[in-house]
Amino acid sequence: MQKHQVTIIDIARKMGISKSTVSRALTNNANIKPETREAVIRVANEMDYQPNMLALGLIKNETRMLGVIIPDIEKPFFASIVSGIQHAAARMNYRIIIAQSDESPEIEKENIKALMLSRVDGFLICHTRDTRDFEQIKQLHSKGVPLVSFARICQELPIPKVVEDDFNGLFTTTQHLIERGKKRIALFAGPKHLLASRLRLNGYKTALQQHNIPFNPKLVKHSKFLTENVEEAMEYWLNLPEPPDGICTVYDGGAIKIIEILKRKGIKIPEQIAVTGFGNDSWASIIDPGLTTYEQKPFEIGQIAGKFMLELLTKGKPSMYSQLTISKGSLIVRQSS
Amino acid sequence: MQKHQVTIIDIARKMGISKSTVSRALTNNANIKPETREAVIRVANEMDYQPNMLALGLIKNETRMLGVIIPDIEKPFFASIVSGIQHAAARMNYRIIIAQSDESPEIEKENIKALMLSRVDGFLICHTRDTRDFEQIKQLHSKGVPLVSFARICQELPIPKVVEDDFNGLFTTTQHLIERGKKRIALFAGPKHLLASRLRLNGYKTALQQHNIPFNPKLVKHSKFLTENVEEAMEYWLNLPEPPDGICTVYDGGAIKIIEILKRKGIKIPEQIAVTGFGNDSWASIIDPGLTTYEQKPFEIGQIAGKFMLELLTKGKPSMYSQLTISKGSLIVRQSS
DNA sequence: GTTTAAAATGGGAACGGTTGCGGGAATGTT
DNA sequence: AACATTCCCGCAACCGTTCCCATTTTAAAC
Repeated sequence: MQKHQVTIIDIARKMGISKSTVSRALTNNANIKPETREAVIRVANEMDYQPNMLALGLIKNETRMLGVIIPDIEKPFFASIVSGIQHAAARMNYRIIIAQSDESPEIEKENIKALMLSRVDGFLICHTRDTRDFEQIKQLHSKGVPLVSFARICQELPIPKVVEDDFNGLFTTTQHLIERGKKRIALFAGPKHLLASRLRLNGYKTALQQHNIPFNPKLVKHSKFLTENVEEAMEYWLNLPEPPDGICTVYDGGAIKIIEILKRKGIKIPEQIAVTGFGNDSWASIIDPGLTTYEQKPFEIGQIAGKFMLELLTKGKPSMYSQLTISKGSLIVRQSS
Repeated sequence: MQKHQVTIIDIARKMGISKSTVSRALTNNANIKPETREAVIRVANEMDYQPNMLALGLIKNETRMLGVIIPDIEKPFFASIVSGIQHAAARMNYRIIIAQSDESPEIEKENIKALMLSRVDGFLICHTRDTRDFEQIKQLHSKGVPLVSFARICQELPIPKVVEDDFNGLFTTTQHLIERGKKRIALFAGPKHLLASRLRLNGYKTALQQHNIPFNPKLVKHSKFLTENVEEAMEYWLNLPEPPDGICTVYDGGAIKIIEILKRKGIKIPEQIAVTGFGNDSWASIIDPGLTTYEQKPFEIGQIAGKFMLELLTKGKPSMYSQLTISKGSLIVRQSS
């Protein structure tokens, strides 16, 4: 569409000098007479010259673009991460290309392929919930493509990884309920195969253990983050001879459903049953009762991931401590506990 | 970093043919012997050849990248729009580059400049709240750069624009309260200078007028979306000799604050004062009472904007109806009214 | 005024593809 | 067998830069 963009050759012709000289004047490293430089720069501005990054990229074999692959940007958690990455990248004059996998491993693969074709300088990836096959990303790694993994990471690869503190999150909320005097604390957990689920389960177990509370398998229900799962679990727990007096969940969305059910049944929160969440979603402070939850710092996760990528890009290798970085969250106590 | 990527020259050398032949075999338009084509394709696959989009872009003068500039991707409204754009773009094999202006007109300008340098094929822009100066974008337009404006649009430019239905939103919620029998309906409005604010105010006024309710300036308070603004307005309204019996707001966040204040004062919702929002934020259904609100369709807005951009890119001109597209929302009635 | 080194500039290859043009081989026609 | 036609393929230019190397200009030294 755009009418012929001004090139250094146009400038050179206009000034009656060679394009090499123009190039040198515009890049400030080579040796050139100061007056010439100034003259060229003036003409370049007059003609509204804009360097062609494509040509430059072709030579330097870089695009200053980073591929960011996430499951779903409409989830606030991911949106904040993306924001963090973008801010970190912008500071170093990198652009980010967003591709969503929609939680589909196939689309994830296609996205990686497409971004490889676009010759991005590196990838920041958060895998799908169902991604089991890491062959493709391993190939990228063996080709030497800079890679950073976050949130849902690929453990098998020696690349920088940034995750939220799953273990500590559930350890903290569970311990909090124990300190509130709760004895029979249930856990509404995530899918078994997810690393994050296992870590959170461990945090829960460890908290119990440290306070000499025996682990009761009946009080743990795995879920697929579905409303039905919540209902089934509550049905089951409330009909136990000794129902729980506290329920930890691994995501705020689950906690809110539980609170709804408890309110409907007239069970007092937190006196009879206390509830905790995970994530500090935007509405956690708005609902009644306010939800006690573990706040994550997704923006920070994004920033750290971005920082590692830039380290990879400049130094070639990230600092030693970068293999697995755990972003600490913090407990936010509200009326539900 | 990456070891030398395979080029068509490598393939040509290996097969003892010229790079032109390889190129022709790989792009399926030119005339070439079928056997040769197959052989080349086979070798290309064996060698894991990947075309270099930079070189291609240099020739075709296109990058298949779209620049998307938004104020803040952490806002769910914008995140959904971006998602819509991304999905639309992906379908046509375009990538999107995200840049956030953080509501700063200066950063917005810088972003546009940076993306111009990256030679994106087009821009999808949502301006800052404070963007008043559209010179830069007008220049882009006069250069022939494909442009689509959404949500916070530049009215002065003859380009496709996609917006939510501000007028209808407030018209609908106001009318809804009137139908609920409310007589003194207040409006918690946005900043006066914003187009969207004016449209929403008009929707409110028109609804009143159509039902023969006189417009009372005392019942309209402009805000800058700050909590203090809500408190001031409520303080003022509740101390009127005849306080309102219904309050429309122009964003859900304001409605929630109002509900909080009303609950604190023991005022019954909706019997004494009904409340409506705008946006259908994720927590609107969760709070107590559930918030009656006007649901926007940001994902759809993004998709439409993306579609227009692709039309611009392929046909050169978007269809006639594309000048201003208004994405209809719908009223969601809950317990707050 | 010459010589010599240093500084400034120009020429051209290279990056990785596409594409118009021309030529040689294969095929068809008389 | 001679000629026209078609079909493939190679050559070379081009896209907009950078950068090495050669060449010219300038300045300094004798």
